[in-house]
Amino acid sequence: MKHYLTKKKFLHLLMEWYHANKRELPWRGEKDPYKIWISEIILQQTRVEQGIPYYLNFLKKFPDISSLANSDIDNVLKVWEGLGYYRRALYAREAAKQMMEWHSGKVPAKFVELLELKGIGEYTAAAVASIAFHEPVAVVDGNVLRFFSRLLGIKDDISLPATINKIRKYTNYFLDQHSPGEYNQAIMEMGATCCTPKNPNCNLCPFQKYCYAFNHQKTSILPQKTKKINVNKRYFIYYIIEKNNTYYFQRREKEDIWKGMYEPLLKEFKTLKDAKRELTRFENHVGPLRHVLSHQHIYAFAVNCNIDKKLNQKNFYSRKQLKKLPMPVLVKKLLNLHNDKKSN
DNA sequence: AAACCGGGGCC
DNA sequence: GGCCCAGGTTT
Repeated sequence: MKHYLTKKKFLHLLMEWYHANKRELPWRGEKDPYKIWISEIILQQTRVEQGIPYYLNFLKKFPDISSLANSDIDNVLKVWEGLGYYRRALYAREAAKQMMEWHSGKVPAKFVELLELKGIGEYTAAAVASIAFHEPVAVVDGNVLRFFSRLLGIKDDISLPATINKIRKYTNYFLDQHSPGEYNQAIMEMGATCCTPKNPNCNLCPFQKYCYAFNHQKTSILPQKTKKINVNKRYFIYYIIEKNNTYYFQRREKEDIWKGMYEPLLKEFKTLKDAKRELTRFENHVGPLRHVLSHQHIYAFAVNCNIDKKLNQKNFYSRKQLKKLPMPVLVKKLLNLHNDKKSN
């Protein structure tokens, strides 16, 4: 091999690049394991720029483990509102309780202990153990998979566990035993800002001459990912029920999207035709509002409704109370449309 | 192993 | 419209 990359050379190139190019982020240099843990939960499947304001706000509302462990579920979800993957917030609250019970109110220091906690998998356990407690374990996230698959020319499907384990071995080989947290953050920063999914900045990359993908013009086809998602279409009609200046809202309890979030009375239809037939029963409506999720396209309508149906009285909320309820982004958008129409 | 869980940014 | 994001849990 013409350009052989020793571990020493690899670490020198990586850390020199990192110290010159890293972004200043709120959790950089953070020592508090709680804050480091929260940052990692928020950043799961979430872009750093999108997560930052949520990180700051979450810590303002829940500054330590006990405040989160003793929190009201609605309040936690409210802070998470708009970020998506709402289970993360519920799991974090559960994990805080587990820390109170099992670890005397502290974030456990070991990878294997962290792994036992709700919402903490291989990635987050390694991130917290290495960044907060300097345990020498390498993280494997989307950035790490992309960086190594290109650098080393790994053509296996990166969504397969076998491929993830393969790349884990490589990144663990290169891991800086003395500053594993810095090493992990440096690789992720490479993937996020230099070795990007599309149009990577190879001209600025310190590994260019060692990189398989660059040297074989394969940056656009690596990493390989064969899995494709299929999108479901769903049709929602929300019934806006008002009574004495209060509004009927209910909590989503089923195993479905937005569990724990609040919404008006909902009926779901299998086809657009069925939904439109239902709409003919009402004088007017708003929608369809098309809402795109990763695996679902939702077409939502809202109608005014005065029904005699026996509805639980405690599910009627004043406008002031509504502001405290966590709601899906779609519901908030639809309510805005509905209110705009009424005021015209 | 595959399905499910959100919303936003980029191309 | 498709892809990806400092992934994890459930089936």
